[in-house]
Amino acid sequence: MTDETLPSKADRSASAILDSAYALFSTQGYAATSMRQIAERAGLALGSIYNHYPSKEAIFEAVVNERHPFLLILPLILEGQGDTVDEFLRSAARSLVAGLGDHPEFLNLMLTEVVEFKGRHVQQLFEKFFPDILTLAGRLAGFQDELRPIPAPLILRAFVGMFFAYFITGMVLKNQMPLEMQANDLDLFLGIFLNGVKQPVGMTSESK
Amino acid sequence: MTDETLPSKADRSASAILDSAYALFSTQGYAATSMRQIAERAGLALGSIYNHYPSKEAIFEAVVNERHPFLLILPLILEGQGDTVDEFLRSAARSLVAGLGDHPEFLNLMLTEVVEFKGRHVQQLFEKFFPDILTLAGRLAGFQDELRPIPAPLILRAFVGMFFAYFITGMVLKNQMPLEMQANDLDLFLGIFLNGVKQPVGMTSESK
DNA sequence: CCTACCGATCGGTAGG
DNA sequence: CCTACCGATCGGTAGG
Repeated sequence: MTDETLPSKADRSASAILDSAYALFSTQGYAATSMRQIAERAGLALGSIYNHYPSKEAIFEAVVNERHPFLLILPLILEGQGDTVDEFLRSAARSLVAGLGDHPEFLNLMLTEVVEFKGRHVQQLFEKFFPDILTLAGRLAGFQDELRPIPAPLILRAFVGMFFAYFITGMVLKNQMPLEMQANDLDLFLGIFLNGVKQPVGMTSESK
Repeated sequence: MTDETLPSKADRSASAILDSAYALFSTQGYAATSMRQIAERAGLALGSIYNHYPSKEAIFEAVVNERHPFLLILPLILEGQGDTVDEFLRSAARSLVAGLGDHPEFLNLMLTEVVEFKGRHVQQLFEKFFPDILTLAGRLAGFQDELRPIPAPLILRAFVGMFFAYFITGMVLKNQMPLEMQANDLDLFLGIFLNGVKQPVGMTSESK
C-alpha cells in the first residue's frame, strides 16, 4: 500500500520461494530437493513456506507455470526478424542462444517434469502458450513457398527439438569433447536444419 | 557349477536387482526410488541387496553401465545397411525405432543421469562406446561425396540428437496432440535431417 | 513468520 | 538371504 507498483513483502517472499525452488529443482530434480533447502535458500524458516504454498508439489507447479524455460523461449523466437526463412530462423536462433546464455541447465526443469511427473503439468502450459504457437505457425506459413511441403507445426517442433538435441548432447559430451568444436557447432546444427526444411533453390513447387 | 552356461543364483539375483532398479529409476528418477522398492520388485529382502551392491549409487552406476539405452542404440545403428547415405541412415533409423519399440521412456535413464548426476557417469560410457563410434564415423566418411562438408562426428551427434528431439517433444506433446500426426512424423523428422546433411543432387563439390 | 514438534520413510547395518 | 533395528531426514503442522 505504500506504493502501488512495489510488491508487498508477502509477494516478495512468494517470489523468493519460487526462485529458490527453481534453482534447486533444476539442478537436483524434484525428489532430491527438500523443503528445508528451499526455505533456507529463500531466507525463510521451513514453516513459513506453508503460508505461501500448501505443499511441495504446489511449489513445483508454480515454478513450472511461472519459471518455465518456454516462457523465455517463445518471446525470443517471436522476436526473430527477416524477410526469408533463412534470416527469420537464424535470427530467432541467435536471440534464443543469447537469451539462454549458454546455460544448458535451463531445460533441466522440463526434463525433471518429464521424468518425475511424466509430463503431467504440460497440458496447462500448452494452453498458456497456444496463442504464441499459432502466431509462430502463421509466421512460418508466410514463408511457405520457400519451404518443402512440411506442416508448419512440425517445422516448429523440429526447430525446438533441434535445440533440445543440441543442448542435451552438449551436456553429455561437454566433459569429453576433444576440443574439435564447441562454439560453432550450433551453426552446423542450424545449417543442417535449414537445409532440411528449405526448398532447393531453383525449383519452386515441383519436387516429389 | 551345475552347468557352465547357466548363471548362478547369485548372478540371477544381481541381474534381478539391475532389472528392477532400471525399471524404477527410469520411471521415477533416482532420488524418488527407494532401496525398498528395488528389493521388493526384485523379490528380495532389503538387506539382501547389500550382498550384491554396496550402495544405492553403486546400483545406479551398474544400471548405467549395463542397461544404458546406448547399449541398445549403437548396435542398431551399426546394423544399418545401404549403398547410399539415404538408404544407410533410413535403415539405421528403422531398426532403431523398431528396437526401441516406441517406448520413449527408454531415455529417461539418461535424462535422470543428466539432471540428478550432472552427467557424471558418462565418461566411462564414452570410453566403452568409443570403438563403435569410430566404426560409425568411418562408415559415414565413406559417403563423403554425397554429404555436405560437415564433420562426421557432428553428423552422428545430430543424428542421435534428432531422436532425442523426436522422443522428448513427443513425450511432452503426446497427451495433447490433436491427432494430426503421431505415426509418420518421424519420417518427416528424418526427411528434414537427410535433406539437411546431403549434398544437393547435381552438384558434387562446389557448394559454398 | 518462527520454533518445536509429528509420524513416516529413508539408506544402511548387525547378527544370525 | 532375512529380520529387526539404527540415526537421519523427510513433508507437513500446531501454536503462538
